[in-house]
Amino acid sequence: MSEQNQIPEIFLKPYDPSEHEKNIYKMWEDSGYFSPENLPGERTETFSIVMPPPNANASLHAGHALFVTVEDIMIRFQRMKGRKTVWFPGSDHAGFETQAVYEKHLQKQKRSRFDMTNEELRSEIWDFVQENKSLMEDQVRSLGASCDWTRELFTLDDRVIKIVHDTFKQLEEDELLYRGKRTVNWCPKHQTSFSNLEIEHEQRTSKFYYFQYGPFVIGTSRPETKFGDKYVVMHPDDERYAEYEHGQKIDLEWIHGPITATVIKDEAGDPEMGSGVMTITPWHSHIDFDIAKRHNLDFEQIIDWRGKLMSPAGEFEGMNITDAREAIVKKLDEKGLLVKVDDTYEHSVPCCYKCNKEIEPQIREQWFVKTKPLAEKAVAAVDDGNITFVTERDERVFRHWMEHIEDWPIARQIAWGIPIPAKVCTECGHGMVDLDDSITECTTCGGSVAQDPDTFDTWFSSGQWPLAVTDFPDGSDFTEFYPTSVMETGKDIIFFWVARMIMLGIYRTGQVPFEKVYLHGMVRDKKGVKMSKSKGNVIAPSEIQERFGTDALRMGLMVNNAPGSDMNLDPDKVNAYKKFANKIWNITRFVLDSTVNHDYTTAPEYSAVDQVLNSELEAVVKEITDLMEKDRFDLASEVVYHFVWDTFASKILEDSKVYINSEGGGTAQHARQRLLIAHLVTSLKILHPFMPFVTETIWQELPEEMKDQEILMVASWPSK
RNA sequence: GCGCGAUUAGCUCAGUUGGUAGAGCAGCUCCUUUACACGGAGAAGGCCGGGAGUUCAAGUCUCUCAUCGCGCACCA
Repeated sequence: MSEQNQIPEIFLKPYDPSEHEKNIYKMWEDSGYFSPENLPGERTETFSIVMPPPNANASLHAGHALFVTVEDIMIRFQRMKGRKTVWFPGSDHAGFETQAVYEKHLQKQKRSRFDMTNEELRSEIWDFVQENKSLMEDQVRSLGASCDWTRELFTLDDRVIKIVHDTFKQLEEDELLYRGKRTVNWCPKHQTSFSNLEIEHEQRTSKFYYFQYGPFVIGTSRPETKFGDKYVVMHPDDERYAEYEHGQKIDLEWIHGPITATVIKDEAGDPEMGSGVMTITPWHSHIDFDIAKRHNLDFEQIIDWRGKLMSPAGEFEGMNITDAREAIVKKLDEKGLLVKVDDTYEHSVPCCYKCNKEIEPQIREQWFVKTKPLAEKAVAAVDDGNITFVTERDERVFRHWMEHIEDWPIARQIAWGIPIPAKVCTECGHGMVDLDDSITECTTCGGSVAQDPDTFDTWFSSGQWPLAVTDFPDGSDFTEFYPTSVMETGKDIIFFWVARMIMLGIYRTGQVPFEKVYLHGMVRDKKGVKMSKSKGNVIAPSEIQERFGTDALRMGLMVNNAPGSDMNLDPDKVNAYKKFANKIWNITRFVLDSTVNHDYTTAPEYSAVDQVLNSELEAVVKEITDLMEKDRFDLASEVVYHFVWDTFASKILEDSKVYINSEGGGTAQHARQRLLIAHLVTSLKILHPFMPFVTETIWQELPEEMKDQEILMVASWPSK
């Protein structure tokens, strides 16, 4: 036996992922095949995915590992199928998220962002993000992502800002943008407003107070807002209060002495609730705001932006909300106005999703996007089949939200984001979009103007991400790859991101941004508990990769993980696929060992048994291909696993030993060798999207005669 | 309040159009036979949450009840 006919030495010891993964990735990246223009062969049909850009502020978590796995499987499959594939990577400045992370850093240094100018803060965060960005990119690489790094984009790159600014301007021209004094969800800690999506509702039991308010008894859970309450509201049909007229003035004794209250009859008053009578605080309540608008009532701010009581509170001015509450109740009690206290009142309280502190509704002049016209077109796109959802459930969820959508406040009072290109009149408050910094006086009143200090909601710019990465409107990628093929992301951001991309994509281009939506579920720990730092059950992908290898992690995340359903990441399961990687390794060793002298030039003469095995192989390939086409990677990966282990290794390989070991060779042995080679090559190919590293490592060691391409990543998907 | 999902082996979960119940882990009995002990052979384990219905046939479809979970909205 000559030297070059022996099997490669690396197969003499078990597969060690850490020895090969980095080199293999480098080979792929150096090959240029991540870029569509470099792919071998004639490719006409395109397949493109826009990567959900990971936050550039932290390490990857298990959710990232899942999306990289799913998208990489899609891309590798389509690449092998002969499509012109491109996967656009990116990184996200993640506005408020990143700023919140950075504020914690500042806190540790006993500093505060409120002592800094926006420019200083922005510059520090920029440096912080640049560091973490490359860390994040390396982790994406380590997961095997075959994305095109030459096309990488950061969400604060000029190209993105240009598109976002143009959209902003166009919305103004189309009268889909307005600046209005409206109730916003204000976080007193973070000093910014949020959209409804960014707040959480927490169930709490608190005290519900009943106070004598002239002839009425009013109920409230928030006595501290009641100083300015001079309107008393009831349902027009409430018989108990039929004697009172709408607009009637009533003199009564209140917190700071006698006041005159006005009766308002409004259908928002719920006769079933409390006494059926309430007073309203239009500045600090969505509902009250609406009532006040309907009846043209006065607005008065009671609580300041920091959550402290203001001058209407009299002697309570400057107190924070919780302290003031008890004090006010005490005073009303002393005045004999406290009727009773119900301390079993259950209600949900809006909280900041980040700090969990209570959200204080405030009126603030803000930019809003009118979303209804945009939403209608988005729903129409789904109706027309221009966008399909992989699961029906997601489509229903999407439709439901779209049909109940509200206008979108797009300004945030934070530094880390794209500044809003607008001027605001210092006298009348009028806002004007100003892309080229040319407006010097108010277009309404002629007053002086100032730069709007706010930045865009991250999701406003993220919503235009597919446009940015494809370089809308004139880029060649836009022409070639827009609409992209699939949007794959977490189901938790279907409203935040997916819905906004659809709306804004259609708005700017007239076309949907992607044809299909695949939403994955959440990754939880092995017991099914949501991972969180405070619970200490976070599983870092990098740790799993080190222990079991990236391929094993990918399989562990993929097998039996149905689209859209949550999954539990169990290290034991991942370990099973580590063993599987080694199994393939040893299958290869056996096949190479059994075919060292194989004559590739002679056509095999297959026996009847061989032919059955070959057709079974074809059938499995077909089954897997069909599942892949239907995005059922969870099932496809399981089928591959069982085919390779239970059929190929346990049966075919074992049965082959008698042929392989027989003396003298002959046509039966030759045919059997060819059959093993075909099975090996096909197995590596159909496994490649799921386990790219081990399959490519093996591929690089195979004799040239077995391969149709030097690199497995661009080899052709098996077919008849 | 509106909507959605789950309930299958001891544990964590699959089961694509209805056609003899599957995986990983744990556990049991053998096997250190030259591809692999990161292995092999074999066995065990499930009235597929309860009830009703459609069907020749239901884990799979319909209804209902129970328990758990999630989303959205509202809350004086």
